[in-house]
This record gives sequence, structure tokens and C-alpha cells, in this order.
Amino acid sequence: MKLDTIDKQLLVELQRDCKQTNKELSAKLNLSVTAIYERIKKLERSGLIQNYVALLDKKQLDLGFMVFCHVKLTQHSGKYITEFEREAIQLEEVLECYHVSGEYDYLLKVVVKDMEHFREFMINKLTSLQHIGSTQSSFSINEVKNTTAVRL
Amino acid sequence: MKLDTIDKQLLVELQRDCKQTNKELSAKLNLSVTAIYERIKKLERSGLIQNYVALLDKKQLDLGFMVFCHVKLTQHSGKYITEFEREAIQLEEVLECYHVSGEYDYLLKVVVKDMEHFREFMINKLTSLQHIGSTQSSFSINEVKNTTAVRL
DNA sequence: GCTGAAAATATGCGTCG
DNA sequence: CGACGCATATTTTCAGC
Repeated sequence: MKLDTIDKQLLVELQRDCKQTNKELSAKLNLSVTAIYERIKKLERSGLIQNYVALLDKKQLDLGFMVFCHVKLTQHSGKYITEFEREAIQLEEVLECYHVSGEYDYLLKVVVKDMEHFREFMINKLTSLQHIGSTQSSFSINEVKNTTAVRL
Repeated sequence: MKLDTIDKQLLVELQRDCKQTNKELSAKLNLSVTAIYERIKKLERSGLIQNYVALLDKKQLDLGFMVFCHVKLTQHSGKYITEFEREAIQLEEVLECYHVSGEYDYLLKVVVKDMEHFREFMINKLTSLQHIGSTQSSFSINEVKNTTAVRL
């Protein structure tokens, strides 16, 4: 889909705060409420806007402990990869999972309450997955930047 | 803030789709529209709901190339750390940046169009930051899971 | 893309358990 | 205190141009 300057401004705004009313957006972008409405619907239909979500404060939910787990599989056949991925997706502590290049096969972003819970996760969930070779974990000491908004 | 079962269900729903109407939510949770409204306002006021955002399809925006950059600083004094972080935050290609434990000091999630653009980013932006020692990059081969929603 | 009206929703209030 | 129903302010959504 081809985007003009107004579409891009609109996406910048919606990535920042998707609960703004069309009226507010129309004032910012100097367009009528209907024009804003039509543009947003078009962006939604095209799939460019995937969904609208609420972002929560993980600290308040006792999920302030973030760990990046690098995972190596024992073998790399298609069957092993598919099986590992199917199981990894199910783990609620795993917010993100990427098949990556380099020494390790996967990079996982894991969110738990504290070290105790991470230990539980490692023992009972991650290392008991099929085909897991070795893992290496890095703990987040400080979240310097974390945004879902991309440049336009 | 103390959350009961209904609050948790509400947060599950809002993490999935924050554009649902209070009417839809009231049907799902068997509560009145007003009760849903009051609960959401309370969750917003407490800061537990941080914000509402639109998530976009990066592929369609020509940002389908994701790279994880592990960064080592030349020194680790407070001054160097602060300076690196202040500069890293500014980079639009960097969606996330964490100070982490382990061999490398930082883990960055970088989003660009393709390898060419990543090369540009490395040469002109990342490696020209102050106090950068070495870096090691892993390319995302496959995004297996990527969610913003946490368990409740 | 705009204006203007209709339908749906959000929001504030008084009241009840 | 928190849930409810009702009344009204706002917003969304849809014609017609």
C-alpha cells in the first residue's frame, strides 16, 4: 500500500496513542473527521495496522525480571526445529522468540518475577523442551529503551 | 494495586485488543457497561495500563530485517554508560536497548529494511557512537513469536 | 475529501446492595 | 465501596455531494 505524508503522520500518532479520537487527529493533521476515519479504515483493511493493544507496567504485575536466553538445539533438521518452535510458543514467560544466525539457534525474551521464578522456568520449562542442547542467559540490568513504534 | 479475577480478565482482553467497546467487554465479563468503564479508568489511573498503541506490519513498511546487536563498551564508568545510553536511545532503528549481564554490555533490537541498510546503520550510526568497543550481530531468520501481552 | 445527520458509545449521576 | 440503570455528551459511521 502506498502511503502519503498524512498516512505516515497518522501512523506515527496511532503508534504513540491509538485511543485518540478522530476529532483530535483531524485537528492535528488538518483534515476532516471523516477523512481521518476513512484513512484509518483503509490502513486497517490493508493489514498495515495489525492490531491495537494495551501496554502494561510489568513491574506492577511482578514481572520486572527480564532475561534473554540464547538456545542451541542438539540437531537442526526441519522436524526438530518445528517441534522446538511449537513448544516454545506455548510458554507464557516467552514474549518473543527468534530463530537467529550465529553460534546459538534461538534468542528468547523471557519475563518472570525474579531469579527464583527464572530458575523454575529454566528447570521445568525451557531445559525440558525437546531437542534443547545448551543455553546461555543474559539478565537485563536496565531497560534503556523499549518501544513498539517504528520510524516513518 | 490489587487485582481481582475480573480485572485480570479485563487486562487479558485489552492486551489482545484495546479497541473493543465497553459493551463488548461487559458481555464477555458479565458486568454492566459502567462497571467496565470504572474498572478501566482505575487501571489507567494506577499506571498499570501504560498506554494504548497501534502495532504495525513491519514487512509492509520495508522494515522486515531484524538484527540483535550485542555491544561491548571500551570502559564501564558511569559517565561512559550514560553517554552511550543517551546516544543509543536517539537511534530510530533501535527499538529496544537493554543493559545486560554477561560477556557483552548491551543488547539492541535493530529494525531496518535489508542488509544494505544494516550495513549503513553499523558504519554510520552504531560503530560511530562514543565508547563502543566491539559488537556482535545476530540476524533474525524467523520471528517465531512476538507478543506484547503478558500472563495474568 | 467535505458536510451533516443517524447510530453507537463513552461518560456522569443518583441509587441500591 | 462497587455495581447498576438511566440521561446526556461525544464519537463513530454512513449518505450524498
